[in-house]
Amino acid sequence: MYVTFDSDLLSRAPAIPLPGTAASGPLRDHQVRLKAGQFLFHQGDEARTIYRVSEGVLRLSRVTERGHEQVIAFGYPGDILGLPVRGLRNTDCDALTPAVLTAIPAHLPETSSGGAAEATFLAAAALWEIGAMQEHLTTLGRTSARERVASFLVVLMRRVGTRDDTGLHIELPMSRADIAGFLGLRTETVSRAFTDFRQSGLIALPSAQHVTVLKPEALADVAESD
Amino acid sequence: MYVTFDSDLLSRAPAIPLPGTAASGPLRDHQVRLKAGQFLFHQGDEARTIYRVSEGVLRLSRVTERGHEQVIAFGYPGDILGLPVRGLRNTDCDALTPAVLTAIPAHLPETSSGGAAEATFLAAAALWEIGAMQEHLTTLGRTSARERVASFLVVLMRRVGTRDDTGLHIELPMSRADIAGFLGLRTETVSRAFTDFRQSGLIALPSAQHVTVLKPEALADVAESD
DNA sequence: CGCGTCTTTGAGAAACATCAACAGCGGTGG
DNA sequence: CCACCGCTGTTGATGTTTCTCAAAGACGCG
Repeated sequence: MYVTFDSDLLSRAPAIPLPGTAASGPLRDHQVRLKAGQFLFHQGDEARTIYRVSEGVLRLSRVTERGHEQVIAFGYPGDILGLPVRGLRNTDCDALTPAVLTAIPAHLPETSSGGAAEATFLAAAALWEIGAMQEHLTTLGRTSARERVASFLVVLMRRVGTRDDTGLHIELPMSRADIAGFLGLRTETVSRAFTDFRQSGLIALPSAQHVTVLKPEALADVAESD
Repeated sequence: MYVTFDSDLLSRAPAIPLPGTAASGPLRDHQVRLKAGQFLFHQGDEARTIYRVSEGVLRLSRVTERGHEQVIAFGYPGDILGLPVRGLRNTDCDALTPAVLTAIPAHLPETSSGGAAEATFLAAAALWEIGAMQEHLTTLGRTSARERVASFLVVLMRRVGTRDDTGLHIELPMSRADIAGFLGLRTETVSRAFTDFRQSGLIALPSAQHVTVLKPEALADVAESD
């Protein structure tokens, strides 16, 4: 008796409890505030803490030798960011909107002693991240641009979509170039996919950063079609 | 000692020590042997242990609704397989060659108490895996088929390539379809990339499963060109 | 040796990238 | 408050790449 992964992985916000210091007082002291465009860390920085997003949206990216930017992930509230690989940040991270984050100590103890709660938390967060990345890999494995864009929208719709009397809304704080970099496409192709969905009646685009999903099921069909 | 690792991620075999039960006796009891084609686990299985590959090559894959197979990773000796997501296997895993694996207990304790060594090990393995997956994401973000195939060959070359007096050899126990599924391409496209490299003098193909790298630097250049 | 499977090759169609120009929007300064 | 300017996003036309469909060759296995 288990649920299909797709659905569960998409709503991961409150899944991982913070390390067992719940009684140690408010975490205000460890909060970080970022303005849009500010960097939280850079690739190669030494990593002693990780972050949980409280508010805002962040972008994790890597830059190849020739300057091509690959977007690894977007960080939404509830997400854990900055998991260290060999003790170092593995990506750049900057804020797409004003953001508030909670810093969590997360250095792996050299000895196996001590920090059991931390290690457990780290492991849980990392395993969660792996699941999300595998989902993303599956998305990138799909060859069609429309499928990738539709999949992207469906994920956002389920995670951060808001429904009111006018429809199901998604805000897109990232640029088309960011979306393209995330999906392995070009900005023009992403734009054309949006236009295609709009002309097909699947979505409306009140503005470039605001998507109204008119036919969620149809959009999901596009995303999951072979 | 010939290899120069661009990234430490490529030589991850001996990086993560087993949990702190080194004195608890030989691990023979926990070894698993698989024949080629046998499954180690399936997506959705409950996961109480993880595995470290001792010998052989395994394939981790997921199957979409419509039967399209996405290969998530290949498991080579030293790799950790089967990290649980929400306590369940997130992929299928089957052996491409006869394989020997060591089972490692790795259930995250519900309470934060106990299993500090296990949690630390799990966290280290998971973080390592994240780094590897981010590398792969960067590869998939590249648009060109030849770049992806070249990148794939370079990674294998550095991890499992063997040099003798006749050249630098790579065995490919996986099919072209597996490689295609891993890189988000079609088998024909993968085959054409191999042919292209062969005609360009970068590699030789004594058989479909045996690659001899003639110009490693040139191949790496193809892999990392924008 | 025959057979099925995997790989390679070919020709054609479709998709995406590229190059280029325009529109829309927000911000700035007059 | 409005005009201007720059940036992002959109649209169009063209070229390249890859996918698709098809068939022949190579290889391993019984």
